[in-house]
Amino acid sequence: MDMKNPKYKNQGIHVDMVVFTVDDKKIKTLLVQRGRKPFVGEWILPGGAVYNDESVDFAAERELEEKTGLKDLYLEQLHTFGNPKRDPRKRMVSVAYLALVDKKKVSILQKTSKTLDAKWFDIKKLPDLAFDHKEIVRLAVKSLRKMLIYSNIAYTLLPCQFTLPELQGVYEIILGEKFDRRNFRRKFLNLGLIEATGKREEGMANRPANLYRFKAKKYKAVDIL
Amino acid sequence: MDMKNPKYKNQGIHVDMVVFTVDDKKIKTLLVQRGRKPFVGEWILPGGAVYNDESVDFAAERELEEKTGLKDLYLEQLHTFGNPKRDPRKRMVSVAYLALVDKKKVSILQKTSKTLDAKWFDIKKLPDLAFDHKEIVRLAVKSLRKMLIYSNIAYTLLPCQFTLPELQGVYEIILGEKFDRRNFRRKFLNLGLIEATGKREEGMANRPANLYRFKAKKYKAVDIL
DNA sequence: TTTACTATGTGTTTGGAGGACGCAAAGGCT
DNA sequence: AGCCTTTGCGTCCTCCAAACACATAGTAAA
Repeated sequence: MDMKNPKYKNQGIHVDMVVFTVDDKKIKTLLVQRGRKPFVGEWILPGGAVYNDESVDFAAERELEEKTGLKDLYLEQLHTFGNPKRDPRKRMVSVAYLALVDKKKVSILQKTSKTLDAKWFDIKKLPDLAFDHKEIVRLAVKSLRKMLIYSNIAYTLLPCQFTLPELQGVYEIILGEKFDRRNFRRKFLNLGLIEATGKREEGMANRPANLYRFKAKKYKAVDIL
Repeated sequence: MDMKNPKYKNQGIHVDMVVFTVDDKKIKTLLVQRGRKPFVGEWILPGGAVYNDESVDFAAERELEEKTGLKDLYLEQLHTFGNPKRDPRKRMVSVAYLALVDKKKVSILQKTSKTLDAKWFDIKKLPDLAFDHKEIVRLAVKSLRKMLIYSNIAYTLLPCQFTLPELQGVYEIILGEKFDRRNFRRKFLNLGLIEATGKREEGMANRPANLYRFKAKKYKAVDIL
């Protein structure tokens, strides 16, 4: 391969992260306000350029922490966006990642020199996004719905201990449909993914719900519905 | 972004295609024999560098036709491989694609100046592959199995008209398990994905099977099993 | 303390889909 | 005409999931 060939020259690799959480009965995603040209002040997905000495996966973790302060969260490659015009500066391919966090980490947001601001947005009320980031978010939402149905990744969106109604809420909010409490409970318990902790909720106005935890906090392909 | 920064300089974007077909009761994939350094003479996946003025998806189509002569086949992005050491020459990220063809196109293989040879291999008897291409094939097989279960992509692996035993064969070969003829038939017909053509097989030694076709030759998410 | 209210936890019924399997039909071959 | 092979069709039976009624555990108000 001729590395000086202008057909290939000056290509760049980028990562962009779509971070989702479920909070306040909404799916929310994390956006940062861009601090440099082009598109200064516009909202974009957190992300950045991949260094030559790191893997793309690692770059995703690093950039996410640098731009938002979030670390140690579930991260999975989503899709690579390769339209030649997607970045006005140069030929830039973006590897998009889907990240999931439970809402207790929502408050850990850190402004950096590279971004003007970072904020959670209801995905139904997104502002205009620069580049092709709106398209990336759309695909991420699709993927999130599939993952919820075909795996146990709900564990990433809930605290260590949670109630069955909370779990059901996550499913209802993301999939946008209601389920029967009793059938949902039976189905999920039969799947064997979660177990009772023996403890119960405290300080509730009504009957306290039992607390459960996921047996394994690791991705597992399972048909939920 | 500083385009001269050595952290980002000299990055390259590549596409690699895993082409599958089902033939002779085996899953086969197409490999080409490399014509240049490094790894001259070794078997690799068909692929090549992405040009600056084309989308990554388009590059996949173009490279596949250039390297093998195959065109107009089902092509889907699989995963992006971004280990910094995966190519000894430079920082090269590879976007891997999964391609599917029906066996009638197996014979259309074209040697080019860029490759010494092109050949179909039983995936259970692959030679050593250069780069990280073995890993790519492994992931592609996994993905193929999932796709077969959760969508109608079987249509890409069969001719326009096919028999139910042929269809069942595709499933059995790829998934590696036997199904009951009568249950498979009932399930697939109930799915409504295929319809009878009214014609039958000809020149068979036994009872000729009815010919079917897929109603829509377009990807559709459906739970098959 | 008694009652009302609300959300959680448990049981029952019922219908449909899928797995196991028997048998008939349509060819070619001897 | 019989035999063999493969395809096509129907039945039984079990299990799972949707639909629904009722009991339980807490707070809040009378």
